[in-house]
Amino acid sequence: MARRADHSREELYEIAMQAACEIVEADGYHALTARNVADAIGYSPGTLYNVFANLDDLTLHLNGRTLDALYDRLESSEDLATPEDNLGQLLDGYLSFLEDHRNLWNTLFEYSLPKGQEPPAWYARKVNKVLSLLEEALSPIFPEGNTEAKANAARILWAGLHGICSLSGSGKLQVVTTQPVRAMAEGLLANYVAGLRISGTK
Amino acid sequence: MARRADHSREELYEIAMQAACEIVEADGYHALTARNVADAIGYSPGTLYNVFANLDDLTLHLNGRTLDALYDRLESSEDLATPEDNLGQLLDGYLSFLEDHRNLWNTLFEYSLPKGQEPPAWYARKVNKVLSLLEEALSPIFPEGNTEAKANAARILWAGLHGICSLSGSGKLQVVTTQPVRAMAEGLLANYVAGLRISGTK
DNA sequence: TATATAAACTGAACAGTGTTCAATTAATAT
DNA sequence: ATATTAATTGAACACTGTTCAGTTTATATA
Repeated sequence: MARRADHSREELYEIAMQAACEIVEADGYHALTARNVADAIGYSPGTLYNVFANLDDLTLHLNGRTLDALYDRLESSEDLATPEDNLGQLLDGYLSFLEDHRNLWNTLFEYSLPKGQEPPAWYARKVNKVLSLLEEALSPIFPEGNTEAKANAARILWAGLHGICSLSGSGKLQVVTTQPVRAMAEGLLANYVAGLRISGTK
Repeated sequence: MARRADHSREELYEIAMQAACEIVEADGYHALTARNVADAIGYSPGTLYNVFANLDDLTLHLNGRTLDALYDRLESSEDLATPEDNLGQLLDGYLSFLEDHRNLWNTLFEYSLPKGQEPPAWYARKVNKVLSLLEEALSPIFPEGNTEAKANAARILWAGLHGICSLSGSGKLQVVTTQPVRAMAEGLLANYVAGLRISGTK
């Protein structure tokens, strides 16, 4: 059988992403195979390759959606009085997203592009969009205009928190500590920001 | 052909680890396959399964060696005046190890045990041994006896630095910043420790 | 020394992976 | 009614980890 046209290319993209999402949520990144997705949407593996360049491409698109969802969750934060409060709120949102979507979040980082390849611009834009929320929260700590220092601090903090979350997610933290992720993340956040406040932010 | 006895089981373990190490150093974790290792040592895949339970087991042992090598590198640090100096020296050692053994270091984290499984005690011991160097360097900041706070801080700092190094190693940092890894790591270290100094360490 | 036992090793096999592509089918344009 | 074009399939390729019956050889026993 061929030329079914049950779905347009756009619909095919949509249901494939949906299926990919469900597969990952249910069984994790390792279960995200071409045949699994194809089975789930009732098409053959080959059809996926009309819509996506390859599985890497599909994964990248899935991760794009996860970043969108993460942004939406974080963006709904209220504007509080101090940077510390705002950052704490962002952290709450981040950790609760992580709890709700462990497997999707893990896929965000377990997957990396083949060596040497860079992600497309639209992907970098989504990451930067999430980071901009962190920059905003850090903003009051830095003097007006020092956008570079602010951007750098946001990325350092993000990477640091990522370390805690990813080691925890892969079970590597449990081996060396009984501290809960939240406590560690709060510890890093509080002390790093305290350090920023007294050090070279001018 | 069978029953060659060219090598004892210990020798087999040794040359397999050697081969695994070279394969990873040369081509990365993804090249660490049973057949690649078997070919490299001139045995069939099946033989590997007499020495190791499975590829996971082999990888875990390889990672154990990497941890040993990392410890040896860090342990050779001198004892300087301030925690800041000692921590800086550890960071230097860590980053230079990372540069010299990118692929081995990546394997340390790209690989995780199947969900639910815990690494054996000897593995946890090796990780804790590396962490003890960090604890030692942080020691003067904490009041005598507060070993738990010290241990916690060491693990938070380690996880944070790990985030920076792993995002960098997988090419994910380059997407959002031009900061060198070293600058980011130093930024995190300096501010986190500064924060520790003024906050609740008593 | 001849024979039985046990251990080491192989290589084919199984079920899975990503990916390609000739062949088929159906919608569309002529 | 016919030719063209595009969508879809499914078999095939080269790879993966892992198992295990069968072969070979070293060692222990008689």
